[in-house]
Amino acid sequence: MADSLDGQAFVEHDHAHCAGGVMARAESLAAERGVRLTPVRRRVLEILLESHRAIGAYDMLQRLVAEGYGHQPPVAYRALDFLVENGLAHRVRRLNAFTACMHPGEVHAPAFLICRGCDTVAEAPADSVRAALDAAAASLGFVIERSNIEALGLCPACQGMQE
Amino acid sequence: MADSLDGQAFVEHDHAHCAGGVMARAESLAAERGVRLTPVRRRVLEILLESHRAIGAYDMLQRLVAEGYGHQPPVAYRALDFLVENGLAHRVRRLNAFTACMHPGEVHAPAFLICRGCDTVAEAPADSVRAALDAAAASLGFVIERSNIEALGLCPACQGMQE
DNA sequence: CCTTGACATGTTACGATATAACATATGATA
DNA sequence: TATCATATGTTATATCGTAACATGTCAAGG
Repeated sequence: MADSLDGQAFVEHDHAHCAGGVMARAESLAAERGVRLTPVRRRVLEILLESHRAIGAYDMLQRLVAEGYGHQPPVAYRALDFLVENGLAHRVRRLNAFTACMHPGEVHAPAFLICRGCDTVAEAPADSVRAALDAAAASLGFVIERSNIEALGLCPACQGMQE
Repeated sequence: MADSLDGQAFVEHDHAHCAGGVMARAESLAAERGVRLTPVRRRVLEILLESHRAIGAYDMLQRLVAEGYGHQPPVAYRALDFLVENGLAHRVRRLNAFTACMHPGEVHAPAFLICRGCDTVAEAPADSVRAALDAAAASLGFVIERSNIEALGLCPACQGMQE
């Protein structure tokens, strides 16, 4: 059922509701775990949730500077790293950028679909992908601890635009 | 059958033979396609083939400098990019580094297994992984053009060493 | 033969991404 | 309220990557 929301990024939706729901779950998750969602951290997550895109650390830093936070790269990296470590954001390596996790608290193996037309990043239902990857690794005796699965291509809307 | 060589990186093998075979295939592929495997490019591929590891562009540059090639980053990046574009090497994004392709000329969807113990990188048989990813993308109407599938973990040998 | 054009190599210069190390502040708890 | 862990802020630097232009090489056509 959570998967019914996957790929929502590519579809018109009530984004305020979408982002708000994730934010609420993030808040309660942080509370449960006893980690602190401080103002910068919360704000960084909010900024990530403004769009279904990935944002680079330096772009994020600019936003933070404009809002009165510190001016140096660690300000952004620390907040982003915190979110990643706590499962509230993901790092998209292909883009050297970060995106909000759309399933905080749920066990999930994210696969990112990156549209080169509109830069939207969707978190696809990838349990089957991860299972296949685990199986391939297991056949070689390799044990996976972390994985990243990313794909670049065109989302439904951008395919229509032939670009 | 090609897959019988996958994961070879994690197993004792006649590496000179392994690397030599790939090099030979790379040479004939380049000839077939009419692209030039110039001295730097060949040398870069040889260096990648020395080990089943990924090498950063700046490390590669150091090697090239020591052998009398140019001293500037583009020297390394250009050769590496050439190899990647021609399917003779892969970029491992998690490591910001490059590794030789073990299947030049074959259609294959590489998945990289990166051992955090010994830094070995193996190219796993990942057609099933890619198929699952394609299916997941298709269910959202997304068309994949390029993908990267990478996993970090422990190879069989390093699991034994509990590290 | 020599010119020309495509490709390859080399350089300078810079841009973009990321982290180490240390100083200061804040907040929960003993 | 002293203390300790955590968080924020800073300086400084490391690492990764590319734009732009000058020079060299080589094969094909005049």
